[in-house]
Amino acid sequence: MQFPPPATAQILLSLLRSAASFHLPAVARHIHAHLLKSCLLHSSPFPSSLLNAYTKSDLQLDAYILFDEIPHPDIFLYSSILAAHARYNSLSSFLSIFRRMISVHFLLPDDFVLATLVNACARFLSLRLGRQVHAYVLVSTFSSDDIVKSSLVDMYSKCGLPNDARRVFDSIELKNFVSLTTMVSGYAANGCIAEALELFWRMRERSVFVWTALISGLVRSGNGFEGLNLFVEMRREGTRIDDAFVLSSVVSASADMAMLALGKQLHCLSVSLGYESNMMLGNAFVDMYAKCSDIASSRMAFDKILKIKCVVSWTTMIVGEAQHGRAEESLDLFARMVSSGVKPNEITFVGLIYACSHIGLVWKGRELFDSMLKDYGIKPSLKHYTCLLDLFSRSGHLSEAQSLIQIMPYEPDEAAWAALLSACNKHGDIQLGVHVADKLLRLKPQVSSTYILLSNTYAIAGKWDSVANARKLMDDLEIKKQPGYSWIEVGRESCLFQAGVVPLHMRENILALLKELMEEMKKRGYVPDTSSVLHDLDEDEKELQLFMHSERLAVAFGLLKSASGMTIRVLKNLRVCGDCHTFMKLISSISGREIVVRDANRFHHFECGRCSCGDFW
DNA sequence: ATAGGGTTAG
Repeated sequence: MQFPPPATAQILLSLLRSAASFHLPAVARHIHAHLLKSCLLHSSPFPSSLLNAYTKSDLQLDAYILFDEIPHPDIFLYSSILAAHARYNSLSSFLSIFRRMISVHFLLPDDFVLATLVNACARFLSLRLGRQVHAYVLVSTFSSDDIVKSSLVDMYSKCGLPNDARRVFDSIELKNFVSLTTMVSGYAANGCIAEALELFWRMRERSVFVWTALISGLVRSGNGFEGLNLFVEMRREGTRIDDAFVLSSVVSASADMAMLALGKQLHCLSVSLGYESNMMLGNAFVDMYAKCSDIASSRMAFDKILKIKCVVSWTTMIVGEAQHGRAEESLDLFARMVSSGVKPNEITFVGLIYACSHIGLVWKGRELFDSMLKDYGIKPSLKHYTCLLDLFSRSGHLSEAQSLIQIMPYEPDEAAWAALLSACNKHGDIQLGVHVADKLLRLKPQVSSTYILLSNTYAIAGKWDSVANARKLMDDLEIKKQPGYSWIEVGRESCLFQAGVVPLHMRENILALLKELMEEMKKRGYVPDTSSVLHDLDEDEKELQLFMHSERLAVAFGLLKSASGMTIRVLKNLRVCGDCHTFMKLISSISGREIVVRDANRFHHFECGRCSCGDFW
């Protein structure tokens, strides 16, 4: 074996390091050839540096092959290959390499391997294994290693245990930016806003990295509003944005809250900062426009992703089209995606079956479901079964739905039973409905919507005692009823509505308008279905109660506020019930306006008395 | 060679 002059070795290593950090596959391959020619490939630390360069340049396969070619991998090489498996592969493949390291090459994990091992537990959310590793760390010679400790902080945070994370964090001797960022991110992602902010503001310097950790954590834990405010704060501090990570998070927040005007501002900002063609950010904008019901802009943002559209880009667009009831477009996009060589993932199929469900394409949905495993090797999850169940249920194929729920290889969850139950309610199969309702009750759900659904079923069946019982049970279990809410954008103004609460300053106007609309509806022969929920109220009260649905309030508000002919957007409703659906159709036919309503996860465009969902209700 | 920030569903 020949040794290169030290200078040459240094140059080769720094080239490999650059290849890793700047993602340069060609450089990695070139140096690989050079090392092979000069018989240096097997001498440490070249193999591990090369392997690192390959994985960071998105050449996982080359990395795995390289590893297999080295007959006696040392602990350096093992920690590289383990990191690669943690990042890009499965927990089982990670563990099989780890076992080989111990039982074939008799290497014990060092601090590097332990940190990687904990990192793998965090990524695959394996708390059980994570605790075992923690125990091993405590009795090992690395029990006071700060890097291993910060990986443990991350592991406990990702597994939803911020208090355990804090305990490890407190034991860290020298807290640096990484460990502080990890803890801030952990608090934010678990919704511990006060704790996150306390740590965050105590930091001497705040890099864009820790800002991103905080903001994205808040957004992901459903605190988008706080996230956006902090983004403003960050801009005020003059923090330089030098990559697209923060922007993606705030765009995602504006998508979740359906804040179109804000989303557009962020789009302008992104362009001015030079991220117009950034794929990740492009995906976020496609999603934002779709969730704000501006499907045309969504499509434009999608077409702007010129380079390579990844699975996320295609999936986002497919789901966006599906949510707008444009199933043909979704299926068309899927065909284009497949022919451009991008492999769909499990989320893609959720979107596709969902698209079919929206317009009642039963056979196509079933075909897609079957092709998941057959053509793409994706095992259908409970979510996919629930989607298919939803498709059968909505389209009135009750017997197929019933047999599917019996033969599916998962224990049906609340969502699955709820899909079947709402179908029973809608299609009037009361006997089956009560049976399913009992099943649901036995699952002891903690969400109020199931109880509402349940009591509706009993109401349809006329079992008033059971209705009262369901309501009482809800009270006993102290399940808080999440109020239905909507908000509406009229011009620059947006207004939030909560079901049953009339905004005080508009009370008179809104109630008068609702009365007027009610008269108009009666003239046209529409009789609201009050039987299910409101059996013990008197007639007048019933009408008023029905109008208290937030969607209707929002529409009333919009009718009052907006100039005629303007589109009214009602966003973020929890559920559009069949009754509301009829109401919206009527309003759109009377007023000649377009009304866009978003329920839990899909849009309904009402225009001239028609709905984009093909009157599927 | 190891630890921290991102976009899609529910």
